[in-house]
Amino acid sequence: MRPTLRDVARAAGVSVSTTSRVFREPDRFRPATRERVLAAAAELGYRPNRAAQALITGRTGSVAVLVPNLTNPIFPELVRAAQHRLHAHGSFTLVADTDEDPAQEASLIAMLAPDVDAVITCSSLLDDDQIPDLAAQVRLVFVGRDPGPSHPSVLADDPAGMREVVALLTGLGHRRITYLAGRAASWAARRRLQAFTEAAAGAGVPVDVVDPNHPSFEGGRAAAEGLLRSGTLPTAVVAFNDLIALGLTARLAEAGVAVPGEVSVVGYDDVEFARMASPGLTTLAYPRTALGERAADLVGTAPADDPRRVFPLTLVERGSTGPARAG
Amino acid sequence: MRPTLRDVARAAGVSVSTTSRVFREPDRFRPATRERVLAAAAELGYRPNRAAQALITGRTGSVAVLVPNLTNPIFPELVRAAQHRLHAHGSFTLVADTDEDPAQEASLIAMLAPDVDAVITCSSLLDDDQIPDLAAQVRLVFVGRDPGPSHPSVLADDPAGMREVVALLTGLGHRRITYLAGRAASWAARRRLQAFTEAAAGAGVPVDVVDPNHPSFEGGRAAAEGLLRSGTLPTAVVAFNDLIALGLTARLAEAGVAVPGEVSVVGYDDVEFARMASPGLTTLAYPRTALGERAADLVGTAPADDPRRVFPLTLVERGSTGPARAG
DNA sequence: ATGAAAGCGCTAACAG
DNA sequence: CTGTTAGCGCTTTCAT
Repeated sequence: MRPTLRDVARAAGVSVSTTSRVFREPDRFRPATRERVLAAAAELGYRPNRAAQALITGRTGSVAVLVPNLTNPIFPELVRAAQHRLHAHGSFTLVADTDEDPAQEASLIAMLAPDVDAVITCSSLLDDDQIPDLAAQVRLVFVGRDPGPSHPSVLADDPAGMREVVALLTGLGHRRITYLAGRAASWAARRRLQAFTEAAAGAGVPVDVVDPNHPSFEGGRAAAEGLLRSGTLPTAVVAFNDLIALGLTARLAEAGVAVPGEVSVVGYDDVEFARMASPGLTTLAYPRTALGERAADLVGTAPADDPRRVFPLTLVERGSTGPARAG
Repeated sequence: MRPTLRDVARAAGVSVSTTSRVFREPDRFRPATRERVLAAAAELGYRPNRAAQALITGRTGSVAVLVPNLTNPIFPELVRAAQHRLHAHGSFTLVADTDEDPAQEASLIAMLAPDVDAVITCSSLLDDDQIPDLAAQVRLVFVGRDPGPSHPSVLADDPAGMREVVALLTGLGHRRITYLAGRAASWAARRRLQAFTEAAAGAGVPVDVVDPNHPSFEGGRAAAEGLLRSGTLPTAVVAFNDLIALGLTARLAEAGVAVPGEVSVVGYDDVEFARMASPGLTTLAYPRTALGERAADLVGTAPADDPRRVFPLTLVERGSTGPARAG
């Protein structure tokens, strides 16, 4: 039988309440008592029963992390970082996949609310107006979305990152850029598009926005298909994410279009594959580790301090970008 | 305030115990009572308090899934499948990463044991002799490892899969095959190697085993490097996993060695990248969904029935395999 | 500085 | 079929 607080108390010759408090406020006790209790606990291999603690304190010691799609290689890494940090804070991590469905996201949050201390939701697809209701049920921390100053959130610095991308491309002589967007329903995709558009406008570079049906490798291939068929190949393409960029590159290669010779390609995320592909993909590295860790830290934070943080993206230059071909 | 069983009981005009039992053994009640209770619960939006349930029943309604490395694309998919199934069974899923460290795996299991109903451990690196002790603390389900008939486990059918690979290759005229192994410390890697060796022996094909330092893209590159330097390029290579195979192919391509023209390459897993690479990688698709789901099912199963299951691998033929070059 | 006692929300004998 | 009662292991007033 697993030892309980009572067993420890008995072994240490003190009451249960003393034993309980020794763990919570050790300084309040005379060293002799404290040592005796701690020794007894160690001796017996005592571990508090979380269910009993949760029942009385209302805190469960678990935090849920919601991702739209665990299969997107960015998220496992983010989850991993959050989890390490949460573990350091003494919390367990529940991971759940929302299947990129706002309804499922909302219902998961509502369902988990009573049983977790907080929910970290990544690239949330929630409608703005569902947020207050859900946030009332459980502490919500947003990753990759800014739902306003009253909710804790961590973001990547898309505006700065996109300015770097545009600067790189204009420096290489590109005078017009095609942007392959993500889904319009996604806050993150809209933000990224806007950041890019503004950066380009700031540099005086005209932009063509193309909508791949799906932000995936296949979507990128399809987009390449469209570009190829249109007859007028851009000299530079910036994609919403690496998967799209990689799909585009693959299809271009099949069609005999040289990258970066004829078309330069830039991605976003820096997934492992971006390094492995040839040519390597130039991309904005998404600070997943920092975001995951910081999100975990925000869980325990007082809502008072400004709960929003922005992390820089890192431009990683590889072989997929080069001088613009003669127009 | 969240409604409790008492609130529901009061609203329905029955006792708490009746209320509690209506949820557990509905048939035992006269329809009138049952309906009244259920209606009251629905009306109030009652949800049982898991901590209280856990405190008394000893069952927490959570299951942990341990993976050696969430970053390996096979595992998120497996976790996802397990999680869906677990959710259908009414359980929450805790995911943890062992960092491919047996010590961490063991300590995680011990740490989680009191707070979960079961631990599903994938590609376990545990020593055989640590298993009994841990299995005594919590129900353990193994994925990708067979720790003997007394523990529930799910496996892929490596022997059959490897026979298919060998048959494909010999059919293409290959008369000698190089195998790039995984880590010797891993049960899964040893099993896969043995399955391959036996399949080759069965076909009368000699095998050269090469040990990449790491079962990764880089490891595959390094292996290619070695092969290149040795001066005698094999006509066919089978790798422990897709990442190795892809790294090998990439390095070979850089060196101007045609795949499959000069060397045929076969992987294992069928990660998304295997499809995206060019040429596409011929590989054995790992039945992650089936394994994840079945592992989840095994959690609630009586230990009596034979608790081991084997699932077929599917040979996916893509562009990386072709006729052997003239010897 | 320490102990006694109440009770968190629920389940499970035990009665009836 | 349904109600009464006694806790599960822990934290937290309230005393002392």
